[in-house]
Amino acid sequence: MHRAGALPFGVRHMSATEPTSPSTLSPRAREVLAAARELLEEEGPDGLSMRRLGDRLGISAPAFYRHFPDKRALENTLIYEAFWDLGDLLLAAIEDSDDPITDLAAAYRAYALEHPHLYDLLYQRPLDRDSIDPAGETHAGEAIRRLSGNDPISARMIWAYAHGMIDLELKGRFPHGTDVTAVWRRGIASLKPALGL
Amino acid sequence: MHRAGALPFGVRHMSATEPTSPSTLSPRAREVLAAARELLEEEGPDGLSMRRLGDRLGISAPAFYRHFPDKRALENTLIYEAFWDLGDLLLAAIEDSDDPITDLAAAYRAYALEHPHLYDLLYQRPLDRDSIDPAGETHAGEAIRRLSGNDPISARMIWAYAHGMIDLELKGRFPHGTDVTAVWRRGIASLKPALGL
DNA sequence: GTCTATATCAAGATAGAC
DNA sequence: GTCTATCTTGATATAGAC
Repeated sequence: MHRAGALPFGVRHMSATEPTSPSTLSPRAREVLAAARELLEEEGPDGLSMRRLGDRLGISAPAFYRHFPDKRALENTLIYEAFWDLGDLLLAAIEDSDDPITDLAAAYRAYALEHPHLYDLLYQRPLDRDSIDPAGETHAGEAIRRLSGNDPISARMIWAYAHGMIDLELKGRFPHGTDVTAVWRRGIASLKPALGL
Repeated sequence: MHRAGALPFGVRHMSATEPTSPSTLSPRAREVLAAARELLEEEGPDGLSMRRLGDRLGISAPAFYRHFPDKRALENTLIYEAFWDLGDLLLAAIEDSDDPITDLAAAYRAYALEHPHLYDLLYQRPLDRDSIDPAGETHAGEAIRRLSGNDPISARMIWAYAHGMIDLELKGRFPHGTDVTAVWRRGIASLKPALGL
């Protein structure tokens, strides 16, 4: 299998002025990637097959391999970019906020509910850390690190709560009629003091 | 660890005096189930195929279908029994405890770390609630309901935190060197007051 | 960059004999 | 309760022509 160094296909963000558009992908590869993301978001992880991807693009399945070495490279690129997008949203949420932890939590939940299958992709398997640029993950965690004053214990505590809430909600684990927002509120209120907020 | 009641095909357990040992499975089906659980725990969800299950039992793959109607029924039985076992452990953990919420958290984490693939099975997909007796889930939640004084908001808050911690740990998401126990401690300490503890 | 044809593999599940 | 033989489906991926 072809490996483009430490990065999935050399995907790396190069510019400080355009952090959300990192790419060394060819234009055609970007189209393939966009179609893959649509397919994933519409049909879930099982819908993301080479055949279906080809169908969506109007090409045959094998043509995919001219653009990515294999399926994993495609998924890794999706993961990297999703982390980056999420990081942008979370940073925007806390900027100039009067209640940054609440707004952070709301933004996190909103992203997950809008992109449930993409969120799943981020967490369903161990990260392929040999092939995914860690900058995506790092960027995703930036907002919570800032709020926690760089205290890693508290940052991970709030991350775990948020992730647990999302996972239970996305997987339909809360009983019908649960006021999920109320659970969020109480959890955030309880965890806030540990962040010094 | 006890042998929990099976509920493979919509049959409910009837006895209030022996809730943890009801079974309508034939002895042979129980052997199949035990082998399936071993296989799952040793090799993960992808290892649980009919062929491999047959190999482990020394029978052919199709022979399985004399004992369960299909793979999903087998998985549902595994899920039901895992919930039941977990519920037993959690109830035992809080009984006569001086610090029940801490002991509950420790027991939950211990179960997940000892049976990571089984834990995954419990949460990786939407529950097939049409085919799984809800008694298992209910039993699993009994301890936390007691601790929270039947306040569902607080119970779900603590559940989400615990699940999030487990999921991040099992999936290797915490950076190398993270003191996971310290994160647990701080989270539990922060959430405790909301439970009135 | 895309095609057709194909290799390879493995999955869940059924039929019917014993 | 188990067997052999088989069906059906669908996955990732490669070869080689255009």
